[in-house]
Amino acid sequence: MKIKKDLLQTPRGTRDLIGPELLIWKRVTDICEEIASYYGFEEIRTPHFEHSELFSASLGETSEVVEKQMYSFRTRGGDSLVLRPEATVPIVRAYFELGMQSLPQPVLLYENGSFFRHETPQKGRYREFGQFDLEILGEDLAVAEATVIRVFGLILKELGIDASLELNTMGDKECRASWRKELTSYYRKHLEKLCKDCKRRFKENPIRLLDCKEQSCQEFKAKAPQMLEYVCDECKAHFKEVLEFMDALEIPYKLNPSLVRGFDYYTRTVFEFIAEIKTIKEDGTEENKSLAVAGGGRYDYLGQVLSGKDLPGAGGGIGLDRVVSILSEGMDDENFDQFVKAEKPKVFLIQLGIAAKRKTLGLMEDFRKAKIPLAQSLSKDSIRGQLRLAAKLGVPYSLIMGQKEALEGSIIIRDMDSGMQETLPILRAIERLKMKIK
RNA sequence: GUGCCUAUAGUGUAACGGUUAGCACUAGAGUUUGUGGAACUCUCGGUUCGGGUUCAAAUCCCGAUAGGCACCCCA
Repeated sequence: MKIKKDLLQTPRGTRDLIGPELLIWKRVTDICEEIASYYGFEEIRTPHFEHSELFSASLGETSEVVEKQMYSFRTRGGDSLVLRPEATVPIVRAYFELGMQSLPQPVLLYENGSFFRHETPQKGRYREFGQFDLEILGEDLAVAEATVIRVFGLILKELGIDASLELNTMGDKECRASWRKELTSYYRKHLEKLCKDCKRRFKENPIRLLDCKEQSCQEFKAKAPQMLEYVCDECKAHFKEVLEFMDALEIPYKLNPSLVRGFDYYTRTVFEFIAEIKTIKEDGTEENKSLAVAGGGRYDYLGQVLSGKDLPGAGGGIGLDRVVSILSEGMDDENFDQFVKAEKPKVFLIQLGIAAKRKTLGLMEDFRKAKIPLAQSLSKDSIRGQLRLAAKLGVPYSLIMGQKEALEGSIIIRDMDSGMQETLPILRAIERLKMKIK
């Protein structure tokens, strides 16, 4: 019979996580959570879907994510919902909904979960992607973004990922607007000579003009008015404070005047951690590619937009898919074992015949309580096959129970290296094993 | 959303348009059934899907799907 293959395939841009990749993933999120908790962040889990307007109001009506990338659907009752495309907005929503204004400020939260965007999948970019997100709510001082950056930096370091920090400031409402005006009038003069993408950007989101990688646009980009020249005194002082934190914490950074982020809610500080990745092209040559592994910034107007109340805050996210893919590519078996700290079974339980099988199935619980990691075969009958499996797993000891042992309540401990065996009553065998595998 | 490249058992691969799609690894069974790692034997398992060209298609063409890369965007 022919199996219908498309039934057996995950939807585009999604995948099953299993095996070594999942072990790395879990370890990564463990490290994230461990460090974040230590620095005072509390976990929150927001729903996977929210009201559509929540995002369209906050991310910017014209942002790519809102326009084209949200998974939206209607409920039977007629509500318009979307799968969450990012974490900051739901967390700010939760802040107000749960009345976190009454907690000691600022409120530090982290969220680890899946987010959804309808994009063309690429390496490290999926339609369901994992992100570890940090938010500091109710703090307008530079210490907020400094802390977020600090913790991301520590996490990346702990993971062994070499990433460089890029910083920029986008100003506040007023100074950003005046800069944007300058930028627009500057680019208007050269509009004819720009690439077609830039012509589109000019109309839709002029700030993005600074992102262009087209060769022919570089000279315009270089001479374009820079945010830093237009930023108001308050914003400048704020940014300076952020940089002073970086210096004090000895976090190296690079100012990147063309670093702008996609969502409307960002104000003042924006940051990205960029990892350099070696990729091997088809012709065999190596190429260095830079990939943003974490990013975020300050969002002082988001609270106002969502609730009409002021709520300064800063936050950001680590892209887990990217981090995991970087880690698994640069990891050999030894590094892997060390990294994931997986507990390998130490003992293989062999049973021969139905009486022994019944007995050993009951015994499993005694071994679990004695904290002896145990492996076994559910279906193999021959001692040959079971020993073969035990050898493949590399366990130091096997336990063998046959008809005879099942009858007399004993069990054989076999040392897999030496081949030495001894027969002991079951309880004593458990004690003996506990000693041996320590 | 756009462009380019790719698609053969679970994995890695082979097959001038012409036998029964070959090989390795993995998996399963076994090599006188209560003793493993080696070796050997056997077995399961494949041309992504749908059209077309042809006497003949894994191979050529078109479309769909999926993957990779770049752009766009972004974590």
